[in-house]
Amino acid sequence: MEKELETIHLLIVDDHQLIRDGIRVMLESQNTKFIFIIAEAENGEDAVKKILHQQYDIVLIDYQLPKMTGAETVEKIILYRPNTKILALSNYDEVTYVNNMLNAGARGYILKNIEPAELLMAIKTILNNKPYYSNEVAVKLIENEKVKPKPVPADKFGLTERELLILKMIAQEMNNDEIAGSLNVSKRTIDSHRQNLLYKLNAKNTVGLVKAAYLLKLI
Amino acid sequence: MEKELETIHLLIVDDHQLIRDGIRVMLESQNTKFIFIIAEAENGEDAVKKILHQQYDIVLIDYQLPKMTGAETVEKIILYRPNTKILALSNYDEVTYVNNMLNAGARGYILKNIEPAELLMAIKTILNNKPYYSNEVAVKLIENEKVKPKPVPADKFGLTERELLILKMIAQEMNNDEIAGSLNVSKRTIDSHRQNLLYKLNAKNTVGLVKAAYLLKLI
DNA sequence: TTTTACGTAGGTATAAATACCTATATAATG
DNA sequence: CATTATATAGGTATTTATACCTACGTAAAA
Repeated sequence: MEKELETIHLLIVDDHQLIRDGIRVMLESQNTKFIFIIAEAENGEDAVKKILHQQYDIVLIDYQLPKMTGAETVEKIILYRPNTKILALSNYDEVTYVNNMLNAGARGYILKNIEPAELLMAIKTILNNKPYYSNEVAVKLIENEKVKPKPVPADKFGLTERELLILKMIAQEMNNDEIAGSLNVSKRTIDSHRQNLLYKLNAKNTVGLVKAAYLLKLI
Repeated sequence: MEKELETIHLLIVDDHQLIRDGIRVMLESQNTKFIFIIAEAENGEDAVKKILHQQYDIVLIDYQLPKMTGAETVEKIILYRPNTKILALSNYDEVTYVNNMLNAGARGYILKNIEPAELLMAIKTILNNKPYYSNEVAVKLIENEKVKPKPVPADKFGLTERELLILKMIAQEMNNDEIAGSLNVSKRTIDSHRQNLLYKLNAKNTVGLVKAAYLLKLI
């Protein structure tokens, strides 16, 4: 089975060089279909600066950071780049820490004693728009029962108006020709839009587009 | 690093030979400090009989069993052998299933799509007297999601088992080649099934199939 | 015992989608 | 003013899906 390599822009936010290196090594030690382009920040300000300059697919962020806390940083990141997927990591599975991060907008929470394979699984899950929690964290949350992570901001995944329209039409079982005819543009234009949709929605094929359409409540 | 080998008596309760074998292989494929002595039961009565004759360290048990359900079986096992650690496994992460099993006395709940390494981790965690949940299960419990009507009333739309399976695989963004490979049949067979699905579901194309999959709660 | 349903699979087409490019006009924004 | 985002569209190639066919072994049903 051949691999289709996928490039993932990842930002590690942690004040310890050791941890940043450790994560880097973990990700590079795994044989995956991902190519990670890894950037680092050692505090919240630095992280925010970086995300203002570039879009990252996923941000791994520690809870304990000097000055600005992890949760505050997460809030800013979400503010500027609402589609950024954020995975919190910490040494501690205190429910308040976890809640702060989740309420700020993190999509998952893992502990630093994580195995490389599980880290990768967590990243994959988050990229796939599903929450991921280390088992210890999950158990605490379940036993605490009260928490609700923020719903995935179905903020359109950064789709433009045009793309949303075309996605809707695709979801109506129209093919590119029909959509092009209906919009009085070239079939190739629709083709381009479809490419962009596949990319933006992380979809493998039309099936993925339809599923995204459901998420976006277009159906 | 030398290992101190530890012998674990494990009972697998599942009505499918395939699953029992699969778990066996998973556990034997892992290089661990455990020696698993594995027994099998294919239904609840059988399982209860076995635990009456012998103490097991851990029992892996399916939710769906013929006659006595998994939850009922768990209750009996706990009744006779209160110290037995029980790990529920199922294809479904329906909250009611999970709750039934946990209320009956299971210490953890995993899905059958689990990776070998994770299965081992789950067993280790349970043996260590801590709960373990597959991420999907944990997420559902945390979000306290409402119960979904479970597996298909297979008769809907007159689809056969095979067709349902293939529809489900299509809905997972697999193409015909991948499905064929996974089922060890010809791509043309999947092609035929796809034709029949389009016809039976009154679908115009793949998009229609995905929408039908939603209706049938396959997604 | 005939008939039907099911799963299997091949033949031969065409249509559609996907991948990876380039390019351009326009509007919005820094 | 320079840059970026958006919508447009063409080129070329490959991969998938779709449309109609036929056919056969097996198991269930009538």
